[in-house]
Amino acid sequence: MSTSPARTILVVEDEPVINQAITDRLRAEGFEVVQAWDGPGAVELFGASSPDLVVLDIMLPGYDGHEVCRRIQAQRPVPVMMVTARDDEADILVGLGVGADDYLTKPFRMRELVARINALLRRVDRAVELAGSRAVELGRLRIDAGARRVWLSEVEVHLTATEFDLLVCLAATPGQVLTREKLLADVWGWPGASGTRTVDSHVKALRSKIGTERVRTVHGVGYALETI
Amino acid sequence: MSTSPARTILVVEDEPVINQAITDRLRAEGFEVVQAWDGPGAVELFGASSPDLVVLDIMLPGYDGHEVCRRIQAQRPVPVMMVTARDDEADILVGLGVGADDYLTKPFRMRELVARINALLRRVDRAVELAGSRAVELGRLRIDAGARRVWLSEVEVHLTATEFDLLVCLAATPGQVLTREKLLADVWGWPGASGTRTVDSHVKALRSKIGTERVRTVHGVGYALETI
DNA sequence: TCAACTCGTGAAGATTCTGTGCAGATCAGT
DNA sequence: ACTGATCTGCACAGAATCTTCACGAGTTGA
Repeated sequence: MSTSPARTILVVEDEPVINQAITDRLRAEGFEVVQAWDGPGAVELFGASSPDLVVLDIMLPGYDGHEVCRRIQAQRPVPVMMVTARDDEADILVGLGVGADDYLTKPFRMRELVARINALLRRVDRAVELAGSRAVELGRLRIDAGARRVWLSEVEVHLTATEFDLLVCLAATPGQVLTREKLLADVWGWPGASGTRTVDSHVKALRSKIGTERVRTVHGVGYALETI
Repeated sequence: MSTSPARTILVVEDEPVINQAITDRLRAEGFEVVQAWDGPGAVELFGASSPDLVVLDIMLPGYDGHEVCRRIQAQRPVPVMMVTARDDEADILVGLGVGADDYLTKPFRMRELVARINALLRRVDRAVELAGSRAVELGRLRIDAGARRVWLSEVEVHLTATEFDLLVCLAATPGQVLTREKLLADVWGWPGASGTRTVDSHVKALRSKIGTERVRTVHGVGYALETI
């Protein structure tokens, strides 16, 4: 992220002091920032500047934030961070319905705004990445069955063939316990087999790669995948 | 994409609010959308409207999403985007399993749905292009299936007939792992063949021409083309 | 608490798989 | 038929992976 080109953020806020404060902080964080002070200006600037994210105040002259949100989302999907004067439930619900992805209630800390913006951008990055493949997500774990690849919090993890098959078998019913016999049948194709430590060994190997806590041992029964 | 005729999408979802929300958004994205609210209606509309893609909720009145999927796939192969209520359940099996489907877990972001739909359609486009005569780009690799020519970063690479067929077979599903058996069946037309090093030899030759790193070995499974 | 049972672990040997060089077979064009 | 290009698949080495075993740690139920 340090070497990638700067993200552009459109800040839409009619209050000059707040607008400038947000802008300054985001620039300090390394973002490109363009500013708009009303609805029509926001929609126009959105088309002109192609921002990666929009910070949008609900209360605006011209038409309100929801309308702006609708219009820019109609142009192109973009993550929107709504800013509301009070935590009015209705406003928030409408905003989320119109396509806002997150919202913040005034007064807010700049640090929180920055943190949420970064989180939102990360989320979208992952969504775009995900769109390219047929991956399944379970907590921080992402499994692409076709490519036989696995990621843990964005970092790819190398699994052997057996480890991968074992994971997929467990992931097919997250949280559900599978007996060793069931696993030996489904993963190894040894129906009726038992009395071997083979499953345990591979569970150990799998745990060492995706985190011990993600495979729960159910004493006397078997193993289950945790969605964390 | 701007000049091509609009793609038609069939949205199958019994919840009116969600159905309409998806429909509205997809129409805003420029798709033609037809709506169905239950299994029988979906199957009938599928035949009548010839959609390019189906968005399908698992939970449906009549018969469930899997059944609908089976019936429409029986009529004509079509990309299906499944929507599941929660990511537990054996529903994930469908996502992990073989089918040509992608899936999404509720609640989902409209943007993500749109991104994945576009990705699915691109995948299909690519397969069609590969079968036809237009050139496809995969990372720095450009493949013109009609002319049977390949370029790597603008420089043409000479491939033998077998190498080319092998590349096209791998390129039809970039990133996806294909077994040697599958390759022997599809490229060599020897269904059921195995126990030979023929595939390996041609992979070696292909690698020497397009770069070793572009063909990923999946130990114990097969090979996959990387899009780099 | 204690015995009985179950599970985790590390290591080692066995097994399987892949990369590679090479040679004979096959093919296409002359 | 000749020649050069291509294809096939074997043999081998090295790498990767799998399985099993022994034993200590952990868990359960009486």
